[in-house]
Amino acid sequence: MNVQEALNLLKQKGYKYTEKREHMIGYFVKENRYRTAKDLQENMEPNYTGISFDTIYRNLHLFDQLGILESTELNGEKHFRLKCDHHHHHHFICKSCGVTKEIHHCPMEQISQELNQFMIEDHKFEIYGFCPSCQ
Amino acid sequence: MNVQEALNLLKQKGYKYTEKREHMIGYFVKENRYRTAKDLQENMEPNYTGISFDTIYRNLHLFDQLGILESTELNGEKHFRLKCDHHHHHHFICKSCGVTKEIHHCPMEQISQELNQFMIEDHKFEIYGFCPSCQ
DNA sequence: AATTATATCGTAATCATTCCGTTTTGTAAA
DNA sequence: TTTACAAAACGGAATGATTACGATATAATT
Repeated sequence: MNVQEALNLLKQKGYKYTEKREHMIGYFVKENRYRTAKDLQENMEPNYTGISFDTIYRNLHLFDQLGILESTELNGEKHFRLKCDHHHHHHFICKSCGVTKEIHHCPMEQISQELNQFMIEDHKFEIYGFCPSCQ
Repeated sequence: MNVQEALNLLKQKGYKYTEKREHMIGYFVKENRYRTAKDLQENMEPNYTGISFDTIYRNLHLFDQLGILESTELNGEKHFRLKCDHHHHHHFICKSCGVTKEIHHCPMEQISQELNQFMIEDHKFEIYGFCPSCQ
């Protein structure tokens, strides 16, 4: 997923193109790690003085819902990152800087038969710690 | 972990016995699923009119830290449950009622060598959905 | 250019959680 | 059993992330 693909997806779903949305997506493409609403707001502020948190959150949730971003909870705050669009995988996540490393092993393959009468909707497998540069 | 064991642990660590703490632990023993601070407060209120959220949260975090409870984030709210004290395992969690089912497979065994230069501190593997009675 | 629906602004409201000064209570020593 | 003291709880205010909302601005369409 790059900026152009994301903007096309927005257009195709009937959402409008705005500079702010382009900037937001560009931010996540450039960062390529988990970031908070506040991080994004601070990045936007110099170029878009007074940008509202309403705008930030509304678009974060829109992007999340459209599959442009994915989100997780880290240190009690919601974090977002660009959604990786190749095959299903999980993440190691640095608790300090939000950087991720892909984990190419999904535990779901081994457990399907254990949960016969349960309706499975989602799963999360994340490893937390510190990346080499944050240690 | 039952009420008596938890109270002994408190005493042994130098924390005081109080009726409220006994009631709180009793609540989690009885419920045996993920519940919020609010759930606990509503359960306590009839017996302990005006109980403060300060008391609720202070004790929840104390119990969490002592290993009497474990916690996870669910629908944007922190949830707590009595900590299972037998061997390490993960959970299926019902998004509606917080009931859990143990998953006896830990994905960490298969991935240690992938993360050589990363400092691993913790991991989470949870499956979300609906239990038979909530479907 | 006019129209219209969507996006954004600015600010207030909400909700979970934490903080803090004061009062109460459990525990251990006298 | 009192007394003393540290810990716990109270009550209510503060915080911080997130959401809501009426008014205004803007993108896309006619």
